[in-house]
Amino acid sequence: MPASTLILEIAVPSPLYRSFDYRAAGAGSDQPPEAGTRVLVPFGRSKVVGILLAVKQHSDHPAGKLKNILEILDPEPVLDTGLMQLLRWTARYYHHPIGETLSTALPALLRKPARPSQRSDMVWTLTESGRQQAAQPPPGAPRQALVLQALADQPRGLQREALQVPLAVLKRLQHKGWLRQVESAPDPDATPVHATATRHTLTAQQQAAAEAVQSGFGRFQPFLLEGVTGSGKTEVYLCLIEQLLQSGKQTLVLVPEIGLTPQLVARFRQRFNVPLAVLHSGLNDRQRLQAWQQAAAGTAGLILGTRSAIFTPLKNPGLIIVDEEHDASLKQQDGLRYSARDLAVWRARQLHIPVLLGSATPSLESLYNVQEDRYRLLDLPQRAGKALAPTMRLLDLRGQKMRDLLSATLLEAMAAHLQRGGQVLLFLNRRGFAPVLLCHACGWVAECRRCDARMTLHQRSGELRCHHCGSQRRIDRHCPACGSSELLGIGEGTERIEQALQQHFPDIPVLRIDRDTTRRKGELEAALSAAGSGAARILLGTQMLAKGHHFPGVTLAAILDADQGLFSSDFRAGERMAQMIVQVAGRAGRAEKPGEVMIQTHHPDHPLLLQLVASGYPAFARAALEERREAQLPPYASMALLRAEATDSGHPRAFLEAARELAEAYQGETVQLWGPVAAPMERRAGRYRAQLLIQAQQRGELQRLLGHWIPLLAGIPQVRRVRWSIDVDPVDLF
DNA sequence: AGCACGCCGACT
DNA sequence: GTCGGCGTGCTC
Repeated sequence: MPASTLILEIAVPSPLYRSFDYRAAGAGSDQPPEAGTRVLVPFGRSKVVGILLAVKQHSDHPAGKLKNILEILDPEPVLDTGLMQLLRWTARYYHHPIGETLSTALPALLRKPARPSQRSDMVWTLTESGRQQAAQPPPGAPRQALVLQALADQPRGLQREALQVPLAVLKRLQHKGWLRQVESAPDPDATPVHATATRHTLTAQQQAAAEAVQSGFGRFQPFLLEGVTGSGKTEVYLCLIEQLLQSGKQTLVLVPEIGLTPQLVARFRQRFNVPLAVLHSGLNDRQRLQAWQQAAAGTAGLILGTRSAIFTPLKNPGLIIVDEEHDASLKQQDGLRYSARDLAVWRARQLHIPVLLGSATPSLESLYNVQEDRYRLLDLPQRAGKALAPTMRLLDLRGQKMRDLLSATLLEAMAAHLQRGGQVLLFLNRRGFAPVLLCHACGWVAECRRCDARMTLHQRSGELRCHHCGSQRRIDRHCPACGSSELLGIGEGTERIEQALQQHFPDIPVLRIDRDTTRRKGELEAALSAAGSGAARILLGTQMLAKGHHFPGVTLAAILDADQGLFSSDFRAGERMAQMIVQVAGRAGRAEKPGEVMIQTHHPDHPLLLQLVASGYPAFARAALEERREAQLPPYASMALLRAEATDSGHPRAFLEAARELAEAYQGETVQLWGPVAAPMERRAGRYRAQLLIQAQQRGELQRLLGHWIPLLAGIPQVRRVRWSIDVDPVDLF
């Protein structure tokens, strides 16, 4: 056989658990392409972009049925050897099709055959007359007004996608001469910023932590940096990054979704005199590709992004940092369900570099790895500077006369702190006005038509909204069941608390920060800056408020309702609850003002709360880990969850029953199957959901089962009637 | 997943 | 007589 008839093994973007062989068409005397190169191939009746996995001499597929490739799309592989290994491992471990795995790792522009052109994108900006119009927007055209306002403080312009209005609206404004379309200016994220790198002095503890990691440069070593809030973890990161930059090495920093704020980016940019590649959600495809290319070329010394950034190519890798490593958003919740934290450790091992996992409230998984001597613990037990640790106090709500989740004790404390010039932060993980709309006459409650869930009352917008599927409708004025007009909002959400606060403290500016008040671009930034500057005195919000932001003026933080989550059936609920409380508590007393933390509960005797308040998170976590060991739950066991959903209620169960039968054939002694059972909220967005849990004492045992089993699922007769997915190491069991 | 092929019902 | 329903099978 002549040497030119090489076989190319190609991963094709399809949900199939295998690759496809092609003939390398007259590649002439050229070298065959390398693995990781994109190739255009005919597939079925269409053409797709595949990734070359390997060059072979023989194919098991009948030679006559092999097709030729159409085109080699890259002169160099877009995925280097290391990334290819990482992704092949990822596909195997998470049991996801190789083609889709590779495809999710690539920037969107590289998934298409078109060579990305150098032309920049078009954005919309205001004309001079448009700028004048923005001051008094035209009445009766709310969307046009919105566009004018949004663009008023965006001199670089915005894309239509960012404005979130139909193209027609923009065309109308263009016709009026208020808007024009221009080429977007280069992204400032991509250009070096020259700032004076101020030398920061580290505390002795920060110094020790930094030195420990530094001494591990150049070889694989995972570190867990357990630093109480305010202990200055970021300062340690910055110090390490700086050293690596000086030796020409890159650092990859992964942060949770909500943690990647302009505040954080500004802090990094201010500190370093190098191009940053920031992979935030606001980037368009071209900017994303650009960041990827800068990382691959080594021109970006620092790559900062959320979980998908773990797949960024690195020319000169020096260190991977995973900040807030306990955060659930580091685990992808659809498609390829990978844990960016776990992949970071894998990739660091492969690259022979250290990986630093940081958190004030480490995951039990990471603490377990410390216990097993796999990770090295770096402790930052004290707050940096003169800041004092806040005192935590449980407020017993039982029998208290109160309205709107504000107990008398809390109101008094708030008044005292406000009087002394402090800011107050209130945390309630429930947005909207009230979680239930009830008919006082007959007991009817407003339910979602597509989910097994109640509608949340949003009073200000006059709507009922389902927080699970996003559907919304006008608030009923009369009960659809009995016609009564006595419809009551039962329970409290942030919107109601905001209203109550304005009544209790009429002269104090209250700022509510949740998904409803920060929906549009720039609103979160504005709110955070109002909170940080002290312009707002009472900060009220959901998780958004609790994660990662610095509010040095806050002296009192309160958790309005600690009861939800105490009695959940998810074995991780306690851990999450404790993390949430500690994160909120961390907002208080960061500067030199002593902080106070109040936790309102109807269960002041609950062991979780008692232990957390008495001994703090480290003691709580170690006790919780011991409980996991006794119950043989993760991290002392491995789990995977097979989910199925369909519009017909019987199909998911039938599919999972069949799947279970198949699994039983391969089931080792230590593998257990639980289910199938209906998901706790069985119907969501009109689809019925069920799940089957697989648990094993040994990771290898679980993997062996999955390896045999998953490929068989495609052969189950009901497979075409359901949508199914496998979740290895699930973080949300329900 | 797409996409075609392939046999059985209500319509121009 | 067709348009079209979704069952079945394939993709190098």
